[in-house]
Amino acid sequence: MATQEQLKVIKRRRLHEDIVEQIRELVRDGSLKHGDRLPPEREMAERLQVSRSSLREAMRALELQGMVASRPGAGTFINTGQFDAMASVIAACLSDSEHTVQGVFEMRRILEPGIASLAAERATEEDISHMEAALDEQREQVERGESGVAGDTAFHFALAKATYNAALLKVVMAVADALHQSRDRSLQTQGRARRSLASHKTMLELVRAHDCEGARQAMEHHISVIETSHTEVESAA
Amino acid sequence: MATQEQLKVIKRRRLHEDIVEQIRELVRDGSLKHGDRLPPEREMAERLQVSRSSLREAMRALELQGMVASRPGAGTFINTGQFDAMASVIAACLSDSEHTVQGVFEMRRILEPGIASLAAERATEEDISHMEAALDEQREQVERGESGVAGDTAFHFALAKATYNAALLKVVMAVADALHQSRDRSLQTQGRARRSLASHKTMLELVRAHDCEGARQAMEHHISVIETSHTEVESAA
DNA sequence: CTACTAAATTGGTCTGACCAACAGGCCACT
DNA sequence: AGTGGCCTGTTGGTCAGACCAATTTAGTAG
Repeated sequence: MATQEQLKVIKRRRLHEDIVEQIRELVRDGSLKHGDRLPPEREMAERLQVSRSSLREAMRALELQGMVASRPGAGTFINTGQFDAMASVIAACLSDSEHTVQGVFEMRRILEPGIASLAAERATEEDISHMEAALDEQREQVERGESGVAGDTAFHFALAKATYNAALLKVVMAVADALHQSRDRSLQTQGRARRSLASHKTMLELVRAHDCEGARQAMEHHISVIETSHTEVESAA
Repeated sequence: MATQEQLKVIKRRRLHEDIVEQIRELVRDGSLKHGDRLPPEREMAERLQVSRSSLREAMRALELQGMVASRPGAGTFINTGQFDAMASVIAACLSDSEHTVQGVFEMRRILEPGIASLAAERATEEDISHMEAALDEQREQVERGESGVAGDTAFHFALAKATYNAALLKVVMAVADALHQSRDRSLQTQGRARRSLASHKTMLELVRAHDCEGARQAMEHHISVIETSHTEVESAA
């Protein structure tokens, strides 16, 4: 029957889903802004004519999406722009089941050159100084004989921020998170750390010069170097 | 004071977070596989020595991450590989607050060429036939005078699947989801739909020939065309 | 063996309660 | 004026028990 394909699956509507949708809508249209405090759970439950259990399940969902944060004794607050929570949700999705580290790394290899290009196009003086700070941090760590992972992450974070693309930034943070969780060991060798530092320095200069294509190519080279040493470590283990 | 920076915030541990972590761990180490049924909520709550409310909050969190699905009367089932749910979570994160459609589109522009390249490298005969089917679907839709969005999406989905990178696939689906939610109108014109169809046909041939670089460039061109017509529509509205 | 029915199972929701953490006011002391 | 301790109401976190609705399963009539 041809009509059969037209039939839509009946969407089981559960209360907390409706509640989540309502709150999301209020945030979207600006009725609720960052930092605003929601009414207490009991009052809100009564106003929505649902039990506190259902309301709380909705709150957990919103909290998981980083849209809301609860503090005992204080209340529940709207929390847009809190990247950490959302990034870790995405990271959790990414690191599920069959996803190998290579898969996430592959995504990074695809994303980063484009990010470098956009950053070179849009970076302000402030962005560049952030990148410089990250570079300094990484340099200090490497000179102390540490791996410099923190500085490395900070640099890529600063770069992603300079694209002024929030969606991109979140995905990058999620990727970094997923790689971090998998105890990435590709930054552990001294030689690797120094090469990373040099690449970043080069890239910073290209961004400063707003050389999009140069930054893209530098990043492509940078990532391919990392990936090589990564597989080396993997196969050596 | 120098010591002030060393202080770490105390992480408030809540019950449902622990529960989520436990289940995730069981899935990770293979104790729970796709399709497995979890014990009933009441029994599970008793076994974990928590209330059903707390357990249910944990279940909502897992469900939101697409790791689990509940059916009244039947039970709760482990649900790995269910991309829809996870993709919509990521999409929800991406479509929050300040994310413009352009931002998500930009990410797509960065991702798709790399995906096309990987797909050209790894696509099997089966993948190619999937892409052909999607292409046929899109052709029929366009010939009927429709927009062909469904076929378009199916083609990009088949392409992403051919990369055999689950993380990548999820992000692509999330991006598609986010664009779909924002009622993307860039595929609505007849001329645009036909150009898209032609691009896809070319790309399919390049994938069939396993021409990575060719596929990448074709996709870059394809996306730039879409983006142009997209902004045209935007500014015309 | 089939088709229908009734009971058991299970997720979804509700109610009411208690605990612990926090904010804000008050007060003694410095 | 400022600091620190204390009290108290507010609020999120958790719990226990109950009922409803959807679904499965077993049983039963045909």
